[in-house]
Amino acid sequence: MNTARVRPQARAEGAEAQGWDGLAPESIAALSASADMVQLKRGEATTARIGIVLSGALGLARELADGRRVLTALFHAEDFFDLRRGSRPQEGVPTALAETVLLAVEEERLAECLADRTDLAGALLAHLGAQIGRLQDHSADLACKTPMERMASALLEFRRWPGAARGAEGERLALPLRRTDIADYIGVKAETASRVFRQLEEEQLISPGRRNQIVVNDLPELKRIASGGRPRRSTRR
Amino acid sequence: MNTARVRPQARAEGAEAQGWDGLAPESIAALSASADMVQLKRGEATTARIGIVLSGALGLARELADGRRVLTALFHAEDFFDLRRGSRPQEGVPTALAETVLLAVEEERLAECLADRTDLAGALLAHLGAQIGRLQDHSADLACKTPMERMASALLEFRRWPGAARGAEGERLALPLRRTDIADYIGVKAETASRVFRQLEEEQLISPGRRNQIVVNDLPELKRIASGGRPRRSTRR
DNA sequence: CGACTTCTTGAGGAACGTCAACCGCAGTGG
DNA sequence: CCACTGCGGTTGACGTTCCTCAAGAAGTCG
Repeated sequence: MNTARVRPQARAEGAEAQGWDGLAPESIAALSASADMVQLKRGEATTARIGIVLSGALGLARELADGRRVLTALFHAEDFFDLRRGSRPQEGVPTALAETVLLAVEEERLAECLADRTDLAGALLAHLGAQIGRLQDHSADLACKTPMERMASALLEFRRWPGAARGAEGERLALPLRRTDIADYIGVKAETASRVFRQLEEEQLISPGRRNQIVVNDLPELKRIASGGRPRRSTRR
Repeated sequence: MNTARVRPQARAEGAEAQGWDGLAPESIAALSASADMVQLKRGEATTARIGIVLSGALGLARELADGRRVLTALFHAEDFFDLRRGSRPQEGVPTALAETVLLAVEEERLAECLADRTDLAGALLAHLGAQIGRLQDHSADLACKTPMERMASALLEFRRWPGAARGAEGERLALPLRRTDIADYIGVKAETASRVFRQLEEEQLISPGRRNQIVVNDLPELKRIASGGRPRRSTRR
């Protein structure tokens, strides 16, 4: 693992953009002051259990005994993650899904900051709450939706990632992810994901952008699909 | 909704048993002092967004446009829940799955307590962290496991619920849940859940207890199944 | 250009959802 | 006491879907 001690300056404005509102700049500084910056190439895992993703994408990967792979969570730039769990049998391995930079926060340091600054606790609680919300949405997707519906739902989630831009043709999503990763995240095989993409393109709901990009053409219909609103011919799922 | 202002005394010891360690008794008292006690019958929803379940079981229910039902989370006695989300499109409805009693905590009150008492923030963070862990486990189950594996995993989760007792025949789980609810939670149809139960019983891994109880006979094998360790004949999932 | 990975397309079959019928049980009313 | 009703759960038959396997296409890097 490459580590370099740095003082990240780009945090403040990015942090305020999403989920870090109401947090005093000093608190952000306090938290990130003694953090290690870690650079990861795709596929590399990190031992950091607490941190903030600065760029790229981090996935919590699990592998079952027979090789089935799952991504139980995706973290994008500006996301805070805390993987400390109370004696979970098996927790995921934080793995870079692209070139990724993150700030690894030390556990003791976080505890200190929390004791010192009450606004930080509130912000972290809010952030974890949002994460729980995403996980619940995701569980709902996985529990009973068709691959198409799951994909629509995932695309809607990706709209919240930084780098999404509204353009003339629609909304351009920047996805530092392989299609395999998307498939592992929504719980289908890569082949199925590919077929779903093709179908969405045939229906003009999305169109392929350049590398690692997807253009959303028909947002309302995508939302309708994601919420199960489209009459399904399907009997399964 | 029935509400009655009470001073719950049974909290302290129960709270310390699971996930509330390290929390000063005064903090618990402070949090629950001005809480409303709510009693719910099965099927009733509550408007409370923050609270602690005292007895029974609470499920976060969602319904898709065409009637598919999901339970995205289950809360048992001693669980703290916080359903405030940052502008989620659709969040679940907290619904009682049995006769349920809960403490509804007011939002402002929680904020006050957090500002006053730093240990509370830490405890809540830990609790939310544990909840995230459960949700991730659950996502992994839903993403790629067979109904049998999901059921095994769910049973292992239910072992952590209060009321589970080790006996001569095995481990007796107390489940204030209908089978339909279990099915909705693990993302299969009730019929499939029924078939899985039968198969587990035929293999002597579990045996039917009395009403709302399940006896686990072969824990190691159940764990093996849950982690995908059993050679599957299945091609799907 | 070749070696490699990622993605796509096709064919085939098992699994799980759908639908329907049935059982046991609890509550209700006569 | 019995008939009726409704709910939760079980069992069976059937069909669609999505996984598996395999091969090819497309993109990436040397």
